[in-house]
Amino acid sequence: MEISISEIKNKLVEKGLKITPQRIAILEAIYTLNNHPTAEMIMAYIKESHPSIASGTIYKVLDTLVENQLIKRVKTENDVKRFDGLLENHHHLYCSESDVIKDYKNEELDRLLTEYFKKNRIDNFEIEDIKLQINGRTLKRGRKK
Amino acid sequence: MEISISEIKNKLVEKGLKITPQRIAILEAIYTLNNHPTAEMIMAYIKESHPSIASGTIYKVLDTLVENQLIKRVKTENDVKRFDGLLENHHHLYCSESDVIKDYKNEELDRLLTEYFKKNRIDNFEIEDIKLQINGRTLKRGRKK
DNA sequence: GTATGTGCAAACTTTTTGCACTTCG
DNA sequence: CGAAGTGCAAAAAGTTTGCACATAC
Repeated sequence: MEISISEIKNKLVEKGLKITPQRIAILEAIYTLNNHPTAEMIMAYIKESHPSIASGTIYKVLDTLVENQLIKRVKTENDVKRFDGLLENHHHLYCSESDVIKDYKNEELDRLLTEYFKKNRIDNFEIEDIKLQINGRTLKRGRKK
Repeated sequence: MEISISEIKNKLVEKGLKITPQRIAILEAIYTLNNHPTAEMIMAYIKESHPSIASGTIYKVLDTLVENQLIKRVKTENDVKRFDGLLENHHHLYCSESDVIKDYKNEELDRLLTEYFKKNRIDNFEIEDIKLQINGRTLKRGRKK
């Protein structure tokens, strides 16, 4: 997920957030570590370029970014927070063995789901978005697409 | 989710687990509190009938039950564990406002998904199961189906 | 009787909080 | 300059662990 510092700054400005080195570093970390990182992974990554950042700050910034919809929280069955910098609608492949989460995007699938739920409204529920949790195992060999 | 003590005992026996009052109470709590309870909710519920149960025991029993596939862990974006006593394939409605998780079952939808993934294999990934996270808001009024 | 499960309390991990200080605009 | 953000360290929340005792079979 390639992104430049100035694009990151733009994103912050668009949301009316102040630009700080910590926020830039955290967003950059999430885009670089595109493996749906935990707060801890973000911290470890940033500490190299930015050794004085406090873990409290990381959590506060992450909260701010989620509130302002610059990133999203990922649902997991582990009790640690993980974050996603990809905002477009997409689904997740969960590997039960390795805790790896990968993205899966497909328009046909999304069309299928949209049509289905157009026909089959759910009583007393207003859908905001629908994501697939595709649970399984990543295979060791074979060529990556 | 109606279930009798003897059915609960059967489930434990089938998995080769010893029958203990704590395990029975915890399974019963999960079936009764069918709102995908946290360990804490289970504890609170059980404490009434069973005031001496230890929280460590609750966690240990929950682990055992998950390992033996008598219950499942639910994916959430909160950092607390939640559990599900419904084992058949089903989907979840997540209400972002209230933290309520409801079940959603539909065969047509499952058929649609199965067909889609039969046609569209994912490289280097072996699917075990697919669940929808249907995110949105429960509406206040209207009749419950 | 023996393997297994439970209670308890201490420890651990992850996240949150409050407040003085700093920085952005 | 003032509002907003950060660092720090302490505390909270949630979960795990080890071990002595109790229980199921």
